[in-house]
Amino acid sequence: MLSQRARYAVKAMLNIARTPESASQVRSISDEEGIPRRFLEVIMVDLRRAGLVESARGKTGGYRLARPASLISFAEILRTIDGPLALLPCASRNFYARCADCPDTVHCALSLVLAEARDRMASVLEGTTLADADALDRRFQLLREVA
Amino acid sequence: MLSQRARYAVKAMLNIARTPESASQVRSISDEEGIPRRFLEVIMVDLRRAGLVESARGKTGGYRLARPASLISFAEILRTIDGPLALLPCASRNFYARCADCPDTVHCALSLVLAEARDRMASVLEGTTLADADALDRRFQLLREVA
DNA sequence: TTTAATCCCTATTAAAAGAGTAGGATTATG
DNA sequence: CATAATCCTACTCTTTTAATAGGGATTAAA
Repeated sequence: MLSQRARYAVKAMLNIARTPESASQVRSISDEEGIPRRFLEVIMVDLRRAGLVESARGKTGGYRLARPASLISFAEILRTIDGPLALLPCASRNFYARCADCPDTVHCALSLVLAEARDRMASVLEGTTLADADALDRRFQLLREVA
Repeated sequence: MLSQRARYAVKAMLNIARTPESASQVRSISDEEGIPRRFLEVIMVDLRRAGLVESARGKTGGYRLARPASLISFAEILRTIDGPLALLPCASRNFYARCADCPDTVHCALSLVLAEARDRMASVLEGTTLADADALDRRFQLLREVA
């Protein structure tokens, strides 16, 4: 399960992606998405340190995506906030660590199964970007307006 | 990430699957797998209540698989101990719950992406049984003996 | 140059989850 | 009846998570 932080992070990133022309401010993001302002500030710092957003201070400051929305995947956001996607460290690619007890990490059925599961899941999350999600949400929005 | 409980549960189930002819006792499982005995007892009760193992009390008691190992999937074990495989309740099939904030659960890009990720991962975990893992581990065992 | 609005940094708190323990009740066998 | 197993409830300890608090640094605009 994702942490609340990760859910907030994704929502914030989607919010920012929606207005690429201007910087998005924490205050407005937190209002629009229903995220505690102070909490979101802390999360945004993590996203900035991870190189996913850029910040500007001062009166007209705020956050922008560090790259086009089509180059920021869900996987990257989730990994930044919650760490590995895999179900065990020994099945992780970006945060690999061998199990303390398991002497032979390569010849372990559990590790193999979980690695395969991770790869399948990761391929979806790596392959879907903020731009994809934004496009989808806009389409849903249209449908709602028609109905 | 899996909880320690879930990792222990899988290891215990694999241990039991290895000797289908006799009942496995908590004491021996905990010794062989390096799991705290008292802790494992609690875990086994959960597995029994979920219908994955059957127990016998008394002097020659112990645990057996409730079904053939080829009919017990990793998914079932993990779900029993850690709950949903999905990254959010709104993307879960067995523990579905709509998000409190998200008014329109069907037309939500995040939900769709996570559901797809869940399905891919779940198909691996549903499709792999204790028998599969056991067979694989036995093969690894042979390789080690040759070397 | 003042002001106000932003991001930024470090602590702190409160609640929940996770890991493991303890004691004793129940049940079956010999 | 003695023994050895599962079972049940409750408890402790630690870590993580969620959120808040106070103030400092920065910058654009009035």
